Amino acid sequence: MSADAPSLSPNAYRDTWSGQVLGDRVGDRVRLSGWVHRRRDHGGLIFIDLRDRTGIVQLVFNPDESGGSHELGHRLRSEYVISVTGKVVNREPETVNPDLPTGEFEVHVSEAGVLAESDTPPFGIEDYQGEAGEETRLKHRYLDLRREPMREAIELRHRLTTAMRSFLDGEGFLEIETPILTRSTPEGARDFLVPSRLQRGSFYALPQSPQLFKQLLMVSGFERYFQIARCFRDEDLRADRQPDFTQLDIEMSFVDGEDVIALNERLIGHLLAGMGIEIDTPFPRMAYDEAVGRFGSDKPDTRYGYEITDLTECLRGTEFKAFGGVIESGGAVRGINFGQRDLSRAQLDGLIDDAKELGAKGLVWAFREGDGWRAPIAKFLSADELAALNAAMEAEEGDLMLVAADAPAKVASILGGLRTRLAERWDLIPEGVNSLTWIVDWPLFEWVEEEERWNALHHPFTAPAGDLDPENPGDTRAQAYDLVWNGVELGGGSIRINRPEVQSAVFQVLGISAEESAERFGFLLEALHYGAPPHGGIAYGVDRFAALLAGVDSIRDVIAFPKTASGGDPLTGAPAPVDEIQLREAGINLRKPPKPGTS
RNA sequence: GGGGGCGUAGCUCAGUUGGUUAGAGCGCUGGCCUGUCACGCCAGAGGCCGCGGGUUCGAGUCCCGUCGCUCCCGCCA
Repeated sequence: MSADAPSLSPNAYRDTWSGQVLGDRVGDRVRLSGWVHRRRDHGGLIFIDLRDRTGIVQLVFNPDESGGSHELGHRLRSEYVISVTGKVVNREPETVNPDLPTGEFEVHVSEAGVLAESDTPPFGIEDYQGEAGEETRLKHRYLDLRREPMREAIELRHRLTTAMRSFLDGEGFLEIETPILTRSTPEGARDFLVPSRLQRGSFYALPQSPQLFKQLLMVSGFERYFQIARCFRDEDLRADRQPDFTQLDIEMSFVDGEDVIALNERLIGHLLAGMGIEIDTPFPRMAYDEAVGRFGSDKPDTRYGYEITDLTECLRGTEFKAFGGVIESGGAVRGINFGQRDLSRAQLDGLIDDAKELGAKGLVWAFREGDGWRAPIAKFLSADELAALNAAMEAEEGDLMLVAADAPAKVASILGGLRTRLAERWDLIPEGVNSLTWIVDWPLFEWVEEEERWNALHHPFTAPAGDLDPENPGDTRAQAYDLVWNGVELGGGSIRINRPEVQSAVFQVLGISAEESAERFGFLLEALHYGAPPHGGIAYGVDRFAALLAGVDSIRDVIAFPKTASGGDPLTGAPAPVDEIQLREAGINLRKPPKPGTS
C-alpha cells in the first residue's frame, strides 16, 4: 500500500478516500469517486471494487437498498469513472477480506453516477494478470501508471526528490533553475540541437548537465546551489540510460573535497533513512587504482568478493605464448578465483563467449587439481607456474579460476565485467546488504590511444590535486569523488578549478588552444577572472537512485513517460517528422527525406 | 555501428520432423446467479501467425530481407 492518504477537502465528488474507509467511518454516509477496479455481479447483489490513488474499497449495490442505483451497477465496466454515495458498514466476519486494508468494511451504495465510461483497457490494471509487454505498457502509459507497482514507484520518486529538497533547503541551499536552451559546449556526449528561428543557422543545445551554469552561480556568490535538473545526452540507450534524465545537481563555495563529501554523507544518510535504510557514515573510500585493480571497475560492487588477482609475475618468462607474449609487450595476466563451481564443458566454453563480448581475445578456465590444473591449457604451463598461480589465487582443490591476458586496463575491464556478470548469474550477491563507497584519487587525465591525446577523465573543470605537471599529465590526480552504491555509479563530483591560469593549463594538456577555449567556453574563463571562490559539488542520477530504491532493473520503471531503446515514445510517437513549413521557419533543409511510413 | 533474445487472439503464452479447420488461460459480449472479492455456471465473438520476398504439392514452422521491442558491446567528459 502507498503512503498516507493526502488531505482532502470535501467537495461534490468526494469527502473520503477509498483507502480511508476504515473503522472510524463506520455508520458514516460517505461520497467516493474513482475507477471501477473490478465488478462481481451476482445478478442481485453487485460488488464493485472502487479504486482511487489511495487504495481500494468494496462497494455493495443491493437491489433492496440501492434502488435505482442497482440497475446502474449492472452497466458498470472496468475503469469506468464513478461517483457514489453510501453508508460505511462493518462486514460480516465471514465476509472480511484480509488482503485489503479496507477489507473489514464496505460501502452500501445509495446513489451512484457514471462520470466517464471507459473502453475495455488493452491490459489488466490488476496485478495478478502480470505485466503486459513493455511496448504495450508505454503506448498506454496512462493506464500502466494506474497499476499499483507503477504508482508506488512514482510516489517513491516523489518522496525521494522531496527529501532532497527539504534536506538541502535546511542546509541553506537555493534551488535555482538554469536554461534548457543553451549553448553547445563540448562535454562528453553528443548534444541535442535545437535550431534558432531568430538567428538562422545557429543552434541551441540542450544541456548535458548544468555544470557551467552552476559554476557561474558560484561566481555570482550564491554559495550553495542545487537543482533537480533535466539533462540531455544524445547517446544510445540502456536499461539505466535515457536521452533525457534527471540529476540532483549540487554546488557549494568555500569548500574542499572533505566538506563536499561530509555534506553528501549526511544527505545520503537522510535520504536512505527516509526510505527505511540505515547506513553507517562515514562511507568507506577506495582509490581509483585500487578499485580498478581489485574489482576491474571504477564502480566496484563491494557486496561480494571474488576479487581480481594479478598473475603477471607468476608467469613472467613463461613458455606459453598467449600469456608470455602479452607480458613481454607490457600487458598483464590476471585472474579471479570463483571457488567451487559445478559447470559443464559447454557452460565453461560459454564463459569464453562472455569474455569475448566484453572485448577479450580469449579466456582461460581452470580447476585446481592437486598441485596443478585441470584445464585445456594446463599442459602448456610448468609445474612451478601452476603452483604459483594456485598460490596467488589461493585456490583450493576444485576451485574454478578464470584468467585473461591483455593490456592492463583491458584485462581489468574484462575481468571486472565478468565478475559482475557471473555474480548475478551464479547468485553471489548477498541479499539485503548495502554498500556505499567513495571512489577517490582519480587521475585527472587519461590517454586516448586511438587519438593520441589526453582526455579529461571527469570533465575539464575538475581541479587537480596539487600542482599540474604538464610534462607528466598522467601522474596528476584529480580532486574528484564518485559515490558508488552496490556497483552502480550513483553520483560524481569534484572540486572545480577557480583560477584562470590553472584552467588554461588544463586546456593546454587537453590540446584545446587558447582560441578554441575562448570560443567554446570563454564565458566561463572570463567569469573566473572576476573572483571565483573555491567551489565544488556533485551530481546524482535521480532516475538510478529511484530505481535502486524501488528495486527495479530499469530506470524506465521510475520515469512516468520514458523512451524505448530506440529513443522513441510509443505514446506520443515522438520523435516524428515535421511539416515542411516548420523546417523552412527553422531554416533547415534535410539531407535525406525521412523514411516513409514509420510511425 | 556490432552481437544475443523476442514478435501467434485485446493481454500472457503453447503450437511436434513442414501436413486437415491455428490452440489455452485471462480479458471481452450475452444469459443465469443476494455475500462475492482472481466470484461461479452456461453460451459466444475474436487471428495479416510483425511486414515483404523465396524454397515447397503444402510455411506459424525452413531460407533471405526488413521493421519493432529488449539485453549487451561500442558510445555515454
